[in-house]
Amino acid sequence: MRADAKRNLSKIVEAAAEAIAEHGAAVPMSVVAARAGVGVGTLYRRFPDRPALLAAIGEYYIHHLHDALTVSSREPDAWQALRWYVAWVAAPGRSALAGALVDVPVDIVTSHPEFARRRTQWEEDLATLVRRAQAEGDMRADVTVDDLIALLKLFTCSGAADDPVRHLHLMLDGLQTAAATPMPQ
Amino acid sequence: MRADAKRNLSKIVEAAAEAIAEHGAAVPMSVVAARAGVGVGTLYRRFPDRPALLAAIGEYYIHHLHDALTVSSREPDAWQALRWYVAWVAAPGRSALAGALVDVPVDIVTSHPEFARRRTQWEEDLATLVRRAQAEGDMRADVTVDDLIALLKLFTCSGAADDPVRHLHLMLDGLQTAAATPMPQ
DNA sequence: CACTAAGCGGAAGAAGATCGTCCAGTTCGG
DNA sequence: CCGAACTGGACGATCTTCTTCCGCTTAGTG
Repeated sequence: MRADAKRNLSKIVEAAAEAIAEHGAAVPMSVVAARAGVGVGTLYRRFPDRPALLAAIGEYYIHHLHDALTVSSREPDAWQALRWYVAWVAAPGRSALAGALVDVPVDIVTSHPEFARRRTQWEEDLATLVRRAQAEGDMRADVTVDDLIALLKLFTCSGAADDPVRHLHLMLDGLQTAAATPMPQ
Repeated sequence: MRADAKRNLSKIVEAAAEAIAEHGAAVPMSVVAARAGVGVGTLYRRFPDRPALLAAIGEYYIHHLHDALTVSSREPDAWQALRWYVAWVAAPGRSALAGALVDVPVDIVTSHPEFARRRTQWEEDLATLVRRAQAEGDMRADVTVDDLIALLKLFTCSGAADDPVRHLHLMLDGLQTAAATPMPQ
């Protein structure tokens, strides 16, 4: 592979992640190409179609998500760790990327076992952190890791909130032990 | 206006509200027509274009939103009233409609003063209810009506949550006085 | 009942967006 | 310096939705 081709490839991966984070997984290929500073032809030579691009970005960036979780899990206070991690994931410019990784189509997942393995590991580690926070008495016991992921996904739809960080923390407050209120009905 | 035409008009209004609630304000006109059981020609005869349809639905349905608020405001406990009302607004099949009403384009609003008046009144009444809940000590004082609306809007993006009612209540718990946690940084 | 005008449905063409291909021209690297 | 590798972006295909139009249907009147 020629040096310039290699350079363009990494520019494309970078740009695709940014573009997906900004516009969601359905971002036009031409936007990705423009952002990378290459023509669409170059983009299509590396990734024959959109699924191939999504799969590549997914494999590449699920690491980031998982690594950050591993780092924040070292914090002794599990609730603080969770709070920090959730804020990190839902930060502007990252939430849509994370959402896209969670929602990668099934056919792509099945054809990329390494991606599937990493993502499962990520979900399990997040569940472990949730259980720790609950065991330490800071997080209400009636909330599951699925609730957490569902609430996080709310923040991935663009244009929803002016101040996502503020609203994210308001939401997190609802998951604390002190906040527990019986569900009506 | 002929009797059958009148019948079709109300079927269209009904269907449009449902379709917008389900698919958002950008729902194809053909979907609205199909749902109403009429041809697209009939739809376009009543409403020359999409803005006309949105404006009509907006004028018609902002009443519902406001009336329900008026009713629930009679509840002596403001926090309970708010909780009830928010759950009502965000119920499946209604949240997207409410979101669409909040997000009606500016040009439509300016050309429909009656709609604008009603919507402003709705926002003011909601703010009053929030202030009451805060005065009664049930709702944290650092939350504004804009926060509430922003959080509600999160639920309007389709497919976000499997169990919106559950997640809505988790979120509401974060707005209680007991839940207040200092924002980081 | 018969007639007419209002109303109807949906085919069809316009408009816009994105996809994915292709090739003439450029650049790398031996 | 040469050829193979690579590039950009114009272009035709395809898909989606909008909107118009017109031949047929039907309500409602006399």
